[in-house]
Amino acid sequence: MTKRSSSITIRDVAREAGVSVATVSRYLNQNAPVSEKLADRIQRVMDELDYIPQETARHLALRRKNAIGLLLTNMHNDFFGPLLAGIETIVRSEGYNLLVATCRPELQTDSYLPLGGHNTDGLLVFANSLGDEQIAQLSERGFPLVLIHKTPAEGVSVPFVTVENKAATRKLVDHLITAHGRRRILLMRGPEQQEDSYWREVGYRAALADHGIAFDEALTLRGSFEREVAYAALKTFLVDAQHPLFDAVFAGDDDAAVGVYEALKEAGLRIPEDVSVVGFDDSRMSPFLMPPLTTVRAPTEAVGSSAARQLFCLLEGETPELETLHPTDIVLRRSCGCAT
Amino acid sequence: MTKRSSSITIRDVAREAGVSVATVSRYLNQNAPVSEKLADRIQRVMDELDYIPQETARHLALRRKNAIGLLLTNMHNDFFGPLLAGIETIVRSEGYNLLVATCRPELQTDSYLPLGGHNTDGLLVFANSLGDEQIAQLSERGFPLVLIHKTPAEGVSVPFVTVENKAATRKLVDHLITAHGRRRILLMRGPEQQEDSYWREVGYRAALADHGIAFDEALTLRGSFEREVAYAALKTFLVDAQHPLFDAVFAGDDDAAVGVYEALKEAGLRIPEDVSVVGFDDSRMSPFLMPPLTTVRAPTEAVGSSAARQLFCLLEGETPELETLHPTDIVLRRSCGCAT
DNA sequence: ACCGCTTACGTAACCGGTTACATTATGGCA
DNA sequence: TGCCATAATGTAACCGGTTACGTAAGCGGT
Repeated sequence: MTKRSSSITIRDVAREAGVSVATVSRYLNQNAPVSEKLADRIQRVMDELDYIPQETARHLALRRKNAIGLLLTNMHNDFFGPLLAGIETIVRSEGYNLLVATCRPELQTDSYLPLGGHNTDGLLVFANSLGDEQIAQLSERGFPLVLIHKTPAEGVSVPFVTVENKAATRKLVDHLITAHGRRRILLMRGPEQQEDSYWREVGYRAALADHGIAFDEALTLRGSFEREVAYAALKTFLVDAQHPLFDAVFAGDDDAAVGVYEALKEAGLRIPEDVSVVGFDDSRMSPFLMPPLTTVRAPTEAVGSSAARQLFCLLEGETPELETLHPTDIVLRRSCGCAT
Repeated sequence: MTKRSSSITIRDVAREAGVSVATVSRYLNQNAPVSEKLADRIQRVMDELDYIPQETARHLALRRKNAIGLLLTNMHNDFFGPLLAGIETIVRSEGYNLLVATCRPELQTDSYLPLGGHNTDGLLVFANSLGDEQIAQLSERGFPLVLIHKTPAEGVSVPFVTVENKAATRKLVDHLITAHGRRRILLMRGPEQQEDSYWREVGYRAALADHGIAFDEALTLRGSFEREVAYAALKTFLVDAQHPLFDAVFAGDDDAAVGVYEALKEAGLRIPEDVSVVGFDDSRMSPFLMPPLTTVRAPTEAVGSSAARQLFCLLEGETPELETLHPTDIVLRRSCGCAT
């Protein structure tokens, strides 16, 4: 009772039970037969001593950490809740631990990674939390990796799971044009060099092209998929007297859309009467925003869980899906101009 | 290059550099002087061999895991984003890893904990992710623990950090009564046995008492701080023809408030004209809901970071604050009836 | 009675680091 | 010149598990 549990080892148990450490270990792992008589005795002694196997020792002996890591770019987006939930479910069901860290390669000088082979058996890498070179390096060393919302660079073969960006965005922008007669649609870009950003822009441009509308760089802002950034960007855009007029905003994602809402409201512009606003993700709150946000439904929790599943395929030597693309579709609410 | 990095040990480095493992270790940890000549040689060899120290071996030798754990009840609430962000910042700055898991003692039979002394050096325990007995047990063993949004049971001395619940709730409900003339205020309770639930109810009752309004059990629902649960509860409440009329809802938290919004709208009830709605937390989206949600501002990210800080106090042998109570205050928006 | 095979268990090496202690080299001082 | 304090390095035990290998007992078949 008063004994520090940390000091009780498998040898203590073995001694008290009058057996060898091997037998105790075998009993613990159930990986070799142990007679019932000894099993009982061992169990009794373990209870008595409050024995808890030290995982670290186990890890060292087995050369695995029983943990997988999740690298995120930040945590200030409601997008990450569902993602984490999806991942955690799978990870737990496999009996693994989940390490979480944020990381932005462009912000740090040294090559130190918070998560990697030194503390995990495999990594889930979200978007740009790692650079292409870092991914290639890990992959070359045979370290199990799966990418989330990012495709690997040319030549590196790493499973990835993401969502369909382009078609849905195109459809959404097309809706703005076709259904609501919008023609000057502001593009709120996502983070630089980010893949979702890229494909959403491609979809946006395609929709414009479909209707013979010229792409206008002046109608372009950097929203970074972050509410505050989007807010600030649009705010400065609006104070600039020279700015071209616009009648709609594709916000990049739902979080940025909220920043857009904020800036528009402060400028006295009504949504959707004066300007339509649309997002991407269909985060939990978007149906309840004022007005309800027209957006693209992305199955974020499913993305998380299938990414985790692919990683476990790798860990268990099965061959994973190299590419998992979750479908998306637009959901029309009031912010684009549709009736409730 | 083609060598598996996993097979390179400190002994390899030592041999190649013509020094002892002790010297390499000392150079790595900078905890004892190493001559410049050898240091250079060691560094060169490490670069050449792509040597990465195996953390698990280190953990075993040092008898610490260099990781802290966070136990959550679930991840489907926007509340957890800021909480995690606050924690992660501190954890990273201390050079530790962060393990995250969900856990509900009432839902599981065995006493197995996903996080504990076997894989972490200390634990952040959110609300009811652990039962009182489990907390007491861990605490007795001297395992570093800090509670979040929960106070320890009588007699167990564990640091905790939470927010002021009662006074703010009382003030908010008082506002409904005084400023908006509401008298039949529905109470959407939080999770059973949960402390925030309890104190918010106490605040609610106190406000009623202040105005001589009798507490009415019939005006009471279980919302569990979850949107879906709150929605379902209110939904069935509303179809029941016998139900007493009400003119306001204290939703328990912002997430539940959204569920309340949903159910009310479907019932054709206008917010705030027909019924006022108020929440708790001031989550990121609440200013942007339709209508903007009157609520209580709780510094969730600060709660996370100060909890983590207390835990590191424990780990480093300093004496932590036993009790950290973050102040809260009401923020008035339109859902209660106030003008924008 | 003897052989071979299976089953239950013990011994000791091993995983890859840290570190107490021993050892050697160096410099200051009487 | 001899002696001691000090600094730099090496040796080997240790952290707490797992497991290859060896051994003894039990059992069936001829």
